[in-house]
Order: sequence, then structure tokens, then C-alpha cells
Amino acid sequence: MTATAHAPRLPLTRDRVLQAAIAYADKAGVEALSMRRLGQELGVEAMSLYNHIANKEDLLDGMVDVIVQEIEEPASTGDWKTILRARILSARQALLRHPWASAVMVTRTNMTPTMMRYMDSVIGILRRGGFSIDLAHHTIHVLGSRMLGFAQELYDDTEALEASPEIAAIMLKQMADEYPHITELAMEISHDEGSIVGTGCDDLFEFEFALDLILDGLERSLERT
Amino acid sequence: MTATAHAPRLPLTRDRVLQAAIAYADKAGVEALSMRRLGQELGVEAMSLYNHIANKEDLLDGMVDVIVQEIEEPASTGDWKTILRARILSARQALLRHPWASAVMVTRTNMTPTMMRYMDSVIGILRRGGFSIDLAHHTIHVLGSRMLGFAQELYDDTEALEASPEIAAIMLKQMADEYPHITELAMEISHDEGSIVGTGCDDLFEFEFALDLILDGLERSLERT
DNA sequence: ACCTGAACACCGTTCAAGT
DNA sequence: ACCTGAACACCGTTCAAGT
Repeated sequence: MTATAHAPRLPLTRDRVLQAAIAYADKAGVEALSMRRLGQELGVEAMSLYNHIANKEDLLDGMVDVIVQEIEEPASTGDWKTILRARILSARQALLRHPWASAVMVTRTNMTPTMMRYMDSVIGILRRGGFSIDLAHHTIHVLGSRMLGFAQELYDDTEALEASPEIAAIMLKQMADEYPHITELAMEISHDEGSIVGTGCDDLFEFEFALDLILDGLERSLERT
Repeated sequence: MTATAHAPRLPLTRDRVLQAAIAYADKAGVEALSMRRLGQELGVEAMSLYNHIANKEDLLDGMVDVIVQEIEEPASTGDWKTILRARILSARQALLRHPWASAVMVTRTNMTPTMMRYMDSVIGILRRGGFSIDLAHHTIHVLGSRMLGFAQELYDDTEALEASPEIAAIMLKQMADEYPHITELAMEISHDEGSIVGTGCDDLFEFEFALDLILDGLERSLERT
């Protein structure tokens, strides 16, 4: 079999498998990522992958691990609040590059070394800032997934506006009766978004609003000690 | 609630399907819930279910819907903060009865009428408390999943202590080098938990700490207007 | 109107067999 | 040591056929 027609076959490695999985999830979504398709992507049978990863859970753990490694440590100086804020917003940047990542992180139950290292560094920032062990512990709970740069957004704001404007207008009448407050809020949002190019900016505003509210609250807790 | 295979066969209804699905998830976990198994549970072929639910997504939507309906509206009077706090802690109670519910909620993208009604009532509490539309909107983002009574706990506290005490002690030495802050925190927690019966109480403490920190922050935002 | 059998197009994973 | 073919035990979903 001549190999000239195809690219010279690199040997499979764990890293190459993870990179291919991430690239595929980036372009097709995680829900489309199966062992068979990943094998296909690498020019290999699905079963070969098991020589480099234990199983699909291990694959997903590894993918998340790579993303967390991508979080850059901003060279910020200052108090704990400034440093932590920069670190979390940096994590958010890494997450935004991989839209599937937050959904997968939520399903992880195994701590990976990279994840441990990240959490350890966050706790370190707090401890050096004067947080007691207990307060640092509570902070981890308060931040939750926000520590990694994503929030548990229950539903998308824009969902209600997905229908065509004419249909939306009719639905609005019905909605206004049953859900007056949501309707009121949705209309306000749709006004706002008309005046902005894109919605990414808005999301950042909401994320920072929540983050700062929490950081301010923590600062008060710290001062109270 | 689930009919045994020998009982006289009740006609299948959407509600009976949802109740059976919830009961099965309660006892076996959602990951074990398949259309085939649910059919089995109801003494029926899996394909019959499609006469009452559109597909599995619809099944999960319906299950969540039932849980949200189970959230009791506490008859609390007072300011927005007291009322909202009671409502969220009541939501937490409903969620605790169904350990799988929060994981499923996180994957929902379709708003159901019951979900809309719940969110509308929360926004209503805020608006009556003097929140502007914008601040009410931000509040939804700040609360995120906490509005429904659960937090995005990234990893379980107790995980590090799952191994046997002897092995844990050896691991601790290695861990202390690589992850000093996590180790310090984990040891503090293990001390605390030794003095308490069960951990459910502790989880409530963390939940309330975070909730109160957020509510206090919102109160300050409100006063600033 | 509701339920079923058979079938389709997938999954993750194993294991003996090949190179 | 790594890769493959075949197979196992599952999935969700469809559709024509039965009652």
C-alpha cells in the first residue's frame, strides 16, 4: 500500500488524540463527538484510540485539562481583588474559545492535576490577600463555576426573540398576560441589543456585574474579620 | 407510584409517563433512564411512549417541569429580600428530593411554561421590592442556577478524603507539596466534618453563605439607585 | 386511538487476531 | 507495541402493521 497519496501517518499519541478531539468539538460540537468519528478524523479505527485514552470519560477529562492549561496567568500586580478578577476574566477568555467547554466541565467529577493546580492558585491568591482558610473555602463555593470563567446561565436572553418579528409581536400579547415581568424584561433587553453591535459585549457586562458584586461582598466579609 | 406489571393496566398518559420517569430517576439515576427501560417500568414497549411524549428531550423537559411545580411558595411576608430568600431555599428543598434534577436542568435549553411562571414570579418579587428592570435583569444573571436552589459546585469537598485514612495520609504528603493551599483547606474541612453528624447541614451553610452574600450585594446596588 | 415488531442508524467498549 | 475486524450490549427513533 503506497502512502504517498496520504499525509505521512504520524504515530498516535494521547496529546494528538486530545488535540483532534478539541478541534472537532470546536467545529462540530461535543454532542457530535463520538469515538468512531474521532477515529475517522485521525484516519484510524475507533478502537485504536483505546491505546491512548482509557475511555470516553478520560477523553473528556483530558480535553478539559487542555483548556484549563490554556488559561493564561495575567501578570497583574495589586491586591487580591485585582489579581483574582484578572485571572477569572482570563479564564473566561479561554472558555470563550471553546463554546462546548463549560457544558463538559459541569459534567466532570474527576479532579485532574491541572484543575487542582488552578484551584490551588486561586486559593493562594485569597490566602495571600488575608483570607482565613474558612473564608477561602466559602469563596470557592460562592464563586462556583464563575471561578473558571463561566456562569450558570439558565436560559438565553435572546430565546424569546428568536421567532420572526411579526410572530413575536402576536406572541408578546399572549405572553404579556401570563408572564408580565418576563415580557417587560425581554422588551427592555431587545431595545438595548438594538443599539449594540453583537451581544458578546452585553454578556461580558453581565458577567462582570455579577463578578464584581461577589468580589465586593467578599471584601466586606474579609474586612468584618 | 409505578404500576407493577401484573396490576390491571392503566391507560398511558403523559403524566403517568413523567411520574414513572421521575420515580425511576430517583431510584436508579438519570443516566440509567432510557426509553426502553422506562417502557419496561410501565409494562409497555418503548415505542408506545412516543404516543405521549415527543422524544427524550421532551421527556426531560417534562420531568424538570414537574419538579419546578413542586417548589412551594412559602407564605412569607416582609421585604423582597426575606421573600426571595425563602423562595430560593424552598426551591432548594424541592431539588434535594430529586438528586438528578439539577444536572438535568443545566442541560435544558427549552423554556417550559412552568419555568417561565417561576422566573416571572421571582422577577415580580424584585420589581415589587423596587428593583428597576435593568437591576432585575442583572439579578437573574447574578443568581443564575441559584435562583432554582442549586449551585454550580465544581467538585465535591469530600472527594479528596474518599480513600482510606492510611492511604489518604500518604497521599497527603505528596499533595501538600504540589497543592499546598488545597491540602490546607481539605484538612480544615475534614476536621470540621468530624464534629458534625452528616454533611447535608454543611452544604446548607455554604449555600446560605453564598446566597446571603449575593442578596446583601443586591441590596446595596438597590440602595445606590 | 393506541400499541407493537421489525428495522435503521447509531453508540461505547472488549478481545482475539493480525502486523 | 500498536492497530484492526468482528462482535456485544446497548441507544433513540421511524413506520407500517396490528388491535
